[in-house]
Amino acid sequence: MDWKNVDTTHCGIKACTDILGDKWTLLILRDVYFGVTKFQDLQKHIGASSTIITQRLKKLVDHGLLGKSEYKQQGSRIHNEYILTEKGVTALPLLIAMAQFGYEHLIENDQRLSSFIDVNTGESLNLALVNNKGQAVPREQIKIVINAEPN
Amino acid sequence: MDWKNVDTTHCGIKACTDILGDKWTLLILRDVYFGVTKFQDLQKHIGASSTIITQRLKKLVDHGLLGKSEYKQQGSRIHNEYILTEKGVTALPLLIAMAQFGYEHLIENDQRLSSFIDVNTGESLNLALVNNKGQAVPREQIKIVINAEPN
DNA sequence: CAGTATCCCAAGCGATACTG
DNA sequence: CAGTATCGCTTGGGATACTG
Repeated sequence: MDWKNVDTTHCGIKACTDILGDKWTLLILRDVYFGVTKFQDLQKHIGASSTIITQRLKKLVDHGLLGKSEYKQQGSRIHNEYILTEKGVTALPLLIAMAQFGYEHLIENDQRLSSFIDVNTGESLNLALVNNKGQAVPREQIKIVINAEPN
Repeated sequence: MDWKNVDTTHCGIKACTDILGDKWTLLILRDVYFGVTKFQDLQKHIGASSTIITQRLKKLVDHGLLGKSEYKQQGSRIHNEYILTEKGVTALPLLIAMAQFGYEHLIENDQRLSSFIDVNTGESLNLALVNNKGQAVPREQIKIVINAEPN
């Protein structure tokens, strides 16, 4: 089946771009993953207007990737923070893929600001496609299959 | 080190969003991966105006993810097609991550339009973080490390 | 076919000010 | 602090027409 004839209304990649195919959304997600959880911190660190941060946070909460939680330090008043939901956590491979591509091809000096390591061994990890035994399959052995019927 | 104090000028994820953090660019990349290579086909299939397709193709070519190639069928005239470069191929995990997240969480019926399989065994593959032996590491064993100095 | 050029409306976004 | 409201510029992007 030819992909160009496939109706992509229910394409997972397209659905993903509709929610996450946006610079600001991706940067917020990155920051929350890396431990930045408060509105003000996000705004300062990302460097966008409060309008943008508000909109994108709302979108992420609406789609269930982030949850909003109020917490109160003793003596001070209520603060809000944004935390990853279960669903949000499953988007981690996307961030890792971006990091990997970015540092490999887009950043000249290879000083990586962040990395992903195995807590047991301390070695750094890479993204790969694995079979159901958890073993990586080499790229030349991977095939894309179009399952859809023509529309 | 606290991520919110890190200067993200040279962040790989940010660099990636600057090039690929855009709905149209991502959809073009998807289509080229899936075998759609001609301008007209891309435009029809993605459903954007020719202006957009032109701009985004140019961006992808400028950044070296796609190459432009002219080919000539006998008897007909010259056609153009866009093909993945080596660099473009390395962005595949990003597409796969999007597909995986999209089908898992965003598409209701789980009829996947595309999948990634091992050509030898025929089994379908999943994204994972692997150690240098190519073995997947369970998520709870993965840690994000911030390497940067404060700015 | 593979775009480019123009027109024009809509959306994105920053700046600033304001609110509970 | 955590936003919302408003303003106004700038960009995005569809429609249409045109070119080699």
